[in-house]
Amino acid sequence: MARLREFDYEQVLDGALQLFWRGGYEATSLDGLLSEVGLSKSSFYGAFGSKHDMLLASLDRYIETVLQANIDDLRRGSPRAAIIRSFEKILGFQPTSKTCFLQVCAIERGGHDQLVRMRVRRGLELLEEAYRDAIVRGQEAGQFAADADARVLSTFLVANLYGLQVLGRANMAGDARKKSLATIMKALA
Amino acid sequence: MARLREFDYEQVLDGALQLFWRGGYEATSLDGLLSEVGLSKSSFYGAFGSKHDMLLASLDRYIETVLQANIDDLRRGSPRAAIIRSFEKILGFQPTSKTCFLQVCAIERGGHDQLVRMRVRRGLELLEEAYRDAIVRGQEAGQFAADADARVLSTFLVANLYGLQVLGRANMAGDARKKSLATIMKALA
DNA sequence: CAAATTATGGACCATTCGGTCCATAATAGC
DNA sequence: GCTATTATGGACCGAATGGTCCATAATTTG
Repeated sequence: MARLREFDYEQVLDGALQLFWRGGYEATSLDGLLSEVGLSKSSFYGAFGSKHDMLLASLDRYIETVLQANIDDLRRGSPRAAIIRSFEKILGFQPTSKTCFLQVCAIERGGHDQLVRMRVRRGLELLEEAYRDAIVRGQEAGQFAADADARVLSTFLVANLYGLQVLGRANMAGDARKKSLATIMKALA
Repeated sequence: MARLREFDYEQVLDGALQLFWRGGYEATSLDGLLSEVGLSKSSFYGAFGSKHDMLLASLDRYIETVLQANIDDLRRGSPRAAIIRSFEKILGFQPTSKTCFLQVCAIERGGHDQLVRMRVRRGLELLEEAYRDAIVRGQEAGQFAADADARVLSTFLVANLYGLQVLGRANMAGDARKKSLATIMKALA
């Protein structure tokens, strides 16, 4: 019934996500974004609505791809090993590396952008639930203290995960940062 | 030998800090900032150099006032009580409240702005040292495990402090967040 | 093939961006 | 009071901002 779009919607969305992720929302110009992904303004506004709409779509996309992959990985193998694996991934990041996109959005826009805040919270909750599952399974397997509140421990893990990313972003205390994983795991047992 | 400036340098700097703190660097326009603090462009460029220079000055100012006050408070009273106090301050924050300015700068600019990253790291190190002092004093007083590496524990505390701020920014898990303080303190003992 | 519908390229828009410049005002030392 | 020096207000700048509009191209349905 009409002309077909010539670009791949998800491919463009992934490109936008990368740019917002690296540079943040405000610092990423629409013109720059469009030339990067090779899209005209008409096509962009026709398909995505606005820059802010695209941020929200990028955030959703991040949750259902990148974050979901991390969540899936938390279900693989021994709960204890999976948790350690998830932290080692973060700890191996280079100084100026990207932090989780949820964190970028939470800090840049969480204070005044309710639509962003709702999505960030949903993403964090999904991650927290995945950690909680891992902890419960670990408790059942005798890896962690069975009398502890799994909800509190999973929130504790998420907080540590994001806190370590902040320290990493500032290139701070690389050695102590890596050693803190032992402290974190000890708190579970 | 020349005309005197009519504005208070530190007062303007504090005003700029508040705006960068709330809104971030990119989203804070220079014109808006100047009208907010009531300063002309000439005076601004004469005294501060550029928007970016003012960000750096704001960051320095933050460290030597706000952060330093937090550090000073860590030295008051029982080490254990002081640490708990510092976390309760963060945990009492409202959903959309400000997070530490160091974190705002680390996330928005830490990835590509070396001058900012250096300052953020210095601030985080000062805070980490203050926690380390508190832990050492607590160890000497028998409040914490004496055989633990104070450096690792203090880094662990800083990570938790910033991680909890991220969760707070997203208005996530208020109850579990507050309960996690017990888990954190347990890791010290 | 015709009509209806959607996609595309790019010109165009007002506004805002950070920053410069200059004429004028105010102050200190002589 | 004169001179040197700095501060101030505001006009001005080119570039960039997010967003709109329209003529044209491509496609499906009838």
